[in-house]
Amino acid sequence: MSRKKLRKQEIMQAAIEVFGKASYQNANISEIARKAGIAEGTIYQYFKNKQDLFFTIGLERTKDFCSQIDHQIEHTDDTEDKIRKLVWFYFYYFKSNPDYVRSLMLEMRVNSDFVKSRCYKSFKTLGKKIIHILKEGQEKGIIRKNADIYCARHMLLGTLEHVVTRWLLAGEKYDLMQFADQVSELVLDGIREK
Amino acid sequence: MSRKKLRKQEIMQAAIEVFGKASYQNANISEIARKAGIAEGTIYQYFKNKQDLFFTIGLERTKDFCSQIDHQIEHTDDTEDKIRKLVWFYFYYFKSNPDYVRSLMLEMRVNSDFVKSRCYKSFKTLGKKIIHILKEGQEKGIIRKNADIYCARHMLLGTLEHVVTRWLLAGEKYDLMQFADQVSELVLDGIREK
DNA sequence: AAATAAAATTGAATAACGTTCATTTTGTCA
DNA sequence: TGACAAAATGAACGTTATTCAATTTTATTT
Repeated sequence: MSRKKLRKQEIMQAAIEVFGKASYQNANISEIARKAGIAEGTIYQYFKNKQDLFFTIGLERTKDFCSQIDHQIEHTDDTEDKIRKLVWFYFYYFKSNPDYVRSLMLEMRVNSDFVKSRCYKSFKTLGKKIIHILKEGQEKGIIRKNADIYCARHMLLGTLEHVVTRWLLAGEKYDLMQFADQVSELVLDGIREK
Repeated sequence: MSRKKLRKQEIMQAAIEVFGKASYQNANISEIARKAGIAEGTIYQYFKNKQDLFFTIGLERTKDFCSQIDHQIEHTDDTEDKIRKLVWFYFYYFKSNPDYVRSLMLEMRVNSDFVKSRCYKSFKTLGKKIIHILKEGQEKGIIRKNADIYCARHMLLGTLEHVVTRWLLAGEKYDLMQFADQVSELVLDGIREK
């Protein structure tokens, strides 16, 4: 039991390094195997295929990301502050983990199998959390009752993803954090009760 | 001269069909060649490689999309109506061309070579157009002077892309148009002068 | 400890696909 | 018609994910 898990972790560690340097396409199973000090065939006893390995790594990281977001927000009462913290931490995490983000945003999230993956299910908890915050805000009278909160979630996540994606495609040349305040305020202005 | 262009179009037509049915990865050069009634090697006389063929198709479609957006907006004076029309047409075009959109959103836009492609340059004209509309709105006093218009563009394009991407990944099961009004109003509420 | 069974590992072979290139076919002009 | 150029061909190549029969390692039983 423990032996299998250990070996699985070894393969994943090697894969993180290889996927980190190259894209999904350019990363080779042979290199992952070499780095893990095992034969290529062994990988297929622990993972269904290359994509499964790729998504499993994404799943681990996404769980970590979501639990950290939780942790950031749990001691905040104010709805607006919750959204501000979420935006801030989103950029902060992505700035601190560019390899994970590059894979997630540019390769996993757009894969047509992504929606079927456990990684996606984990990612959806963030979406649910946002809906929860927005509903709570409506009940408190902070967010307009006639704002479609599912649309507002599209707006929030869409803006965040767009900023990050452009940042990645531009080569991570500028500081992501500069957007945090403006994004929060723009989104809040769109949904706030007058 | 005309002969070369004609053959090029034939190849692209076959490629559109094949890329439309399968993803970039799953589309085979051999099938494209078969569909175009030529040998595989011939394709490489008209396109540098598979990706070049893929991006060239994207470029044509993106030009068409951008010029149609222009056409939709040119006879509108009101800033808010311009944005409403842009949002509406964005969804409308994407609903009407799901194959193009699937390729653009899920495969081209996230390709690391995309930023270097002519397709991306064409797509950027849409971004410039939005900046122009927003600046004009600020001058007219319709949009807040202290709103960062580059951030607002992230918000607008990000929301649109997010709605469309989720729609695609969910299998295009629901009607995209239902989001148009809410998206416009949410974004406008975020940037409007009070 | 030895024998036996089960599990894990190996790496050469396979299959699939994009790309190349020497050869052949087609088109053009004198 | 013949000579030259341009276009097209498709077999061969190189690269890689994946498979699987053979082998080694680990666990279990006597």
